[in-house]
Amino acid sequence: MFKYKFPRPAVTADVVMFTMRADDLAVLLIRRGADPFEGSWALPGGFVDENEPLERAAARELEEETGVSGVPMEQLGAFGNPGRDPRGHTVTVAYFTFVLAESVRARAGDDAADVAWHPLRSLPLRSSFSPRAKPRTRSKPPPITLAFDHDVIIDAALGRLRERLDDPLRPSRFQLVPPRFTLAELQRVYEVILGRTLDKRNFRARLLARGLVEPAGATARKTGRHRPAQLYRWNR
Amino acid sequence: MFKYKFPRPAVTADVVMFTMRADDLAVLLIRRGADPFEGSWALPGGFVDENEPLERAAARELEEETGVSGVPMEQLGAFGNPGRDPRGHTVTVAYFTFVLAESVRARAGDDAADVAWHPLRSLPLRSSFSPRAKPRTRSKPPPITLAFDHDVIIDAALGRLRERLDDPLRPSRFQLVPPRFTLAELQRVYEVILGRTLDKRNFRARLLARGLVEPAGATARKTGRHRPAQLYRWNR
DNA sequence: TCAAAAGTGTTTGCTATACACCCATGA
DNA sequence: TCATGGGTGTATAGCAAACACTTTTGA
Repeated sequence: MFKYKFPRPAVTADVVMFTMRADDLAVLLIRRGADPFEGSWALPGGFVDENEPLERAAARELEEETGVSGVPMEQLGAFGNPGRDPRGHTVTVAYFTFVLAESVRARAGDDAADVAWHPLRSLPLRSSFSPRAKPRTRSKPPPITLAFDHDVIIDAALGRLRERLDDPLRPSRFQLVPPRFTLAELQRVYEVILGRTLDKRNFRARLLARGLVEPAGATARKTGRHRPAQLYRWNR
Repeated sequence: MFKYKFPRPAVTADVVMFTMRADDLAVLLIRRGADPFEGSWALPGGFVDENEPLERAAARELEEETGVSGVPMEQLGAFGNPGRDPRGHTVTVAYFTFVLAESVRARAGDDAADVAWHPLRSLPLRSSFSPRAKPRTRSKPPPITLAFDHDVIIDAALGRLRERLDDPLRPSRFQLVPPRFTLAELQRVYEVILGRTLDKRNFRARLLARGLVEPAGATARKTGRHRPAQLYRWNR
């Protein structure tokens, strides 16, 4: 038991981890196996330990629940509306990141009954998220319910992620693509995140004119019955 | 006494309130009259009450210590490094705002032994803050000490404030100038915050071309032995 | 008449955008 | 040979930046 003179809100850290999956922007959620919102999907996260830096708490919870570590995170902000946690006043500090889906070894554990990527289009969010001008017809997944105010947090994280990519002036801190990538791959990531199509020639011209990317050797990849694409890497 | 199964960090809310004062960017600080950092200067702020929304806590503390209320605030983020408060692990959620100095009726009270505006150039900050290309020669105030990690928070707030004004595309949420203002006044505010000079003709042309401001009647003000300036108001 | 700040246009270069066809490859 | 995605250049418009002199007023 820990005693204090004044009541204290609990403090948690949550992580919104985005990835690109099957041409959709997806976020990693865990299905809650415990008391509040049992059965609902929630962001990975949990209580901040005593004398634990906030970002470390977020990274720890992320690692415990998803196996992901070492990814750069950005703080999104604090969310502390009373009522967001039925157990009592809880302030959460949210972080967000973008990772390659392959780098995640999701594993259920602790309070998590299940871990899975969820396309944003399948989530009940306020933001009208329409990832492609030409959405590939696909059977829509059934709507799911999100725990706490995690819908609001995911919405805010999406907004910030878009801000970060709004000008492709400099490379993102996040790993949007593997170390070697085709420009078409990179463009697809931008398009899905920003929710609009980009002009292929303008996109390539900008990246090359500013020297952001450089051809990665004479290497090319063969992926279908069409011309193989040049591979690029980030410049410095 | 309040008891919890697990230790909890304390949660506070702090406010970085900027203003324009004597052609300098200034921030409002209170001199601490109580235990940790007694005698040092600190941001107005304090503990978040149970079931109190974070922004309301920030507004309440601001009102209690400065008499300012009803100003729009923006959340800067959460700061929770262990060691930032010698009393124990404390997470603070920082907000920032910009107000007209006249609107503040500063009054010492509670834990505050004194309340005063401090020019940023007199504070020990990391950011090389040089508000004017032509700094008016002025006797430098003696250096002061800041409590907690408030130097870091003020630095971050300055960065965000600058981001908000970086493109004068739309009017700020904050009250940078009185309801009626001259374009020179407005330009001076931008210059001081951004820390660089702006071209008078370009500045005016942009504001007018986009219809952000409009002349406030035929009114003019006479302030010296020179031509009086046209007054403007924000458009909508 | 002078000091002080107000006010006013044009040019130039960059950046964003729009736009359509040929190329290389494997099936 | 054909379907598929890879790859390329140019023209235009809008915006940002640089730049200097005249006007109005009160002392």
